[in-house]
Amino acid sequence: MLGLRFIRDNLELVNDAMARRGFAAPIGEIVRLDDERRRLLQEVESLKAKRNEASRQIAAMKDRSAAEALKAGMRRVGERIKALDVETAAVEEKLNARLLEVPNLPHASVPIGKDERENVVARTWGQPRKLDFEPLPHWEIGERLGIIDFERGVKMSGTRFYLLRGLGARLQRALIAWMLDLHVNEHGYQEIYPPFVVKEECLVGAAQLPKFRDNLYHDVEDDVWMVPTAEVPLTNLHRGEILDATALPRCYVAYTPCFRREKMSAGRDVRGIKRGHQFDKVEMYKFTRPQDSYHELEKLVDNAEEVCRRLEIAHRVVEVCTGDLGFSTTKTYDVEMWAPGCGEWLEVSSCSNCEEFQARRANTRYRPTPTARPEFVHTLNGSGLALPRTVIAVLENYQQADGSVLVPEVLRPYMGDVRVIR
RNA sequence: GGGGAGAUCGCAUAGUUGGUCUAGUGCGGCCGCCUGCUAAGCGGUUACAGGGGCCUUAAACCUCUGUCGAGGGUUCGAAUCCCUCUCUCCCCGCCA
Repeated sequence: MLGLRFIRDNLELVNDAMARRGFAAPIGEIVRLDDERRRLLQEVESLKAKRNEASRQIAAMKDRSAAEALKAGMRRVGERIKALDVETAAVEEKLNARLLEVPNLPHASVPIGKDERENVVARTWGQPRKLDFEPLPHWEIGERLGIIDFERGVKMSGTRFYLLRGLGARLQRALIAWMLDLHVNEHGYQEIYPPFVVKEECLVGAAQLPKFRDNLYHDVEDDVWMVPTAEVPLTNLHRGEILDATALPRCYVAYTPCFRREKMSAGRDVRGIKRGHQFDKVEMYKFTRPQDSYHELEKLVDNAEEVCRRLEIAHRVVEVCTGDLGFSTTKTYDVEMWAPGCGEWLEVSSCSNCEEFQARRANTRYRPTPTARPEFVHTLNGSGLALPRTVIAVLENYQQADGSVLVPEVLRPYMGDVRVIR
């Protein structure tokens, strides 16, 4: 969420930013509602000051009849105040609803473009693997090896569900444990095991609500929501807190399953495990001082790339253009691994700076100096990495002519030294 | 699920016959003084948000309003009285 005063004072800049996103934000309505709100506040607050003064006088009065007269007058003032309070609340509610619909401002360095076709490749690591046989897509590898079972997943849970079996399940678990260890031991993150179910205010804090309601699983009985990403609980880890500046940046990493009920278009990513209603992810998250956030973003991307490098899988980093930028983010890098079987670059991580957009919603601040007023922190998030797609990349890059799959070196200690899945 | 207790300015607490509570005190924090250094001591200060004023802007400053878990009610006036909700703790039940 953008600050109301910021919008008021930087109208042109905000309108320009929305244009770069190609987003029709209700800025005009926000300004109009804010004018209305301030007009009401001025009136009601001066009436309240008057009432408080009168109450002080009544308390001090000896003359009862004069007091009664004053009270009678204040009764009318009280009614007017009540009416204005109701009106103000209605305007503020509307204003707040509009504010929640406004996306973040793209950073000046973000390439301008309409959609993902105009994203810019920043760098590529490694050569896309050339196999001396016809590479299979992972769904064929998985089914032949009996490690991915689509049919039974659908039987139990419906379309877009699958199950992993044997060394397939083990491979995913190994990746999770290895990635967590890497980020904790070498990149300075603290591991968090968060709840997988959260209250509505957490979704609002992470800016999943109100905009992405349709994509979320919601339990109506208890009015709780299943997390679509660990970013949600992590954003709310310090909800309402004022952090100590010396403790920043705070870097967290969490493994969670992710639940998304998006109605997926038929024919798009329907094959394999690339896109499902449930998937696992290791997520990195940072709370930083404003002046550090862009530097921390670069480190975040590098941490994600390090996973790819150690798996020795070719990948590239893409700068997401203004038109493709996520709702909450000012700047995003996607990390994509090459998957020779399906012949595409797979998005395995998306690393973003949200600046104070989420911090404002979740009310997470820090004190720059011991005496300074609290300011919003900047928050960043990045996958480190998304599991099913990393599994895809491993299966397709490490497949062999005989249909077996080599286990990447770094994962073997996590796989009981199994070298080959066959 | 049943029963009981509680929620106050970073922490700990005072405040419940409604009116100098513009919420007191202690600890902690900050500023200053003192002192070879440190500690102690002394004095001051110390919540958050919003509106208005001042100003080229911001900070600072002045002023007003709101916030004593949340929402609502009674009243000229609510931390204080009434209702609803949330959360925490304890006991019982159930449970991996």
